Amino acid sequence: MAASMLLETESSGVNLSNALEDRGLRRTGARAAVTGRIEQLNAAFTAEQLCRDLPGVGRATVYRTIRHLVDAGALCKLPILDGAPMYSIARVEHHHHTICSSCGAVGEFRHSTVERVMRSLSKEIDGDIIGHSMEIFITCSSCLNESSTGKFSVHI
Amino acid sequence: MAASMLLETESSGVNLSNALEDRGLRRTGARAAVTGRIEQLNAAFTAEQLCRDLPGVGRATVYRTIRHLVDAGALCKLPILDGAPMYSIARVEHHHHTICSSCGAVGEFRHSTVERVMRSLSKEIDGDIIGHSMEIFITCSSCLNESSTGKFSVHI
DNA sequence: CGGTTATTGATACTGAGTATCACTGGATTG
DNA sequence: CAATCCAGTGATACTCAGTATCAATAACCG
Repeated sequence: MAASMLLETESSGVNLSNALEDRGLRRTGARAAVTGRIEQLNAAFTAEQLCRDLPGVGRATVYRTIRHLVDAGALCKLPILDGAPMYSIARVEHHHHTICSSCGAVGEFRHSTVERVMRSLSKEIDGDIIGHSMEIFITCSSCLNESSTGKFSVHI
Repeated sequence: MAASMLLETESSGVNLSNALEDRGLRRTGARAAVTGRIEQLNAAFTAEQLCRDLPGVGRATVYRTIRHLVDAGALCKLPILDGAPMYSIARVEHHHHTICSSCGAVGEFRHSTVERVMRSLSKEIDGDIIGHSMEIFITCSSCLNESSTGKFSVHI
């Protein structure tokens, strides 16, 4: 796949509006507002949170734009067990997430060992592996200093 | 495939009613109906599916009983990205899941390498790891024979 | 500029899950 | 074996997340 040529790893290189345009979608004010707000945020967010931040944009449009961005691969949808899913900008091709259960901050990481584990598992599993999801729930360093209760449930 | 790794789905050792009693909850007809149905099913299920299977039991009671079983550690709640979470009986302490994206069959597995990866990651991550979730989406061997469309989304 | 046509957003809807609360039936005690 | 008490039940009504509808609007293209 030649996508590696297009891979942007710097946050300055992320352009959600272009991701939409590349899918043949029009450049509209509402979409600019949504993508602009997402790029402005430096953390994962929920759809409802975006709706609150952008009272001028209709709920339906916010949800539709998020869906387009996920379909385009520009956003990751994170499965939060209890509550609405969160979204974060996908800055690298394939990665996993750390989610702070206290403040909700989301980080991305790649780890070659994870991919190696997948390959070794593929021999042992009765069927074809078509994908995997992996989230690591943490208490981030800044939350370690404050005592606070976790907002997100942890799948142990 | 190594039979030692994929865990046998033996229903003999699992007793959901006891799990509830151990938490100080009463043995009631409704709970017996719910746990009985879950043990009868040999696959993961959703709450609504149980409600449909048990029209004699109130929706609220089905949801409450599932919550108790999850709290007791007797059921795992699986984060299905699109749609309602699925539940499966937890037969071993800590494990991960394979979910067939075609038929929804859920398998459990343990893999020591996964735990080792976690330990090595803990050095690189800025914070305390308090848990992790990992699901492997597969097309199971029986679905490989039939051509069918996936029911569940895959987090790539 | 003007005509398509995609897009928008108010509204109403669905579906999952929960709070409420009068009633029921398991356990416990005498 | 009652009597009693209170955990448990379930009908109802609610919240919350997300989607379908559709008339009005605004991008894009010539």
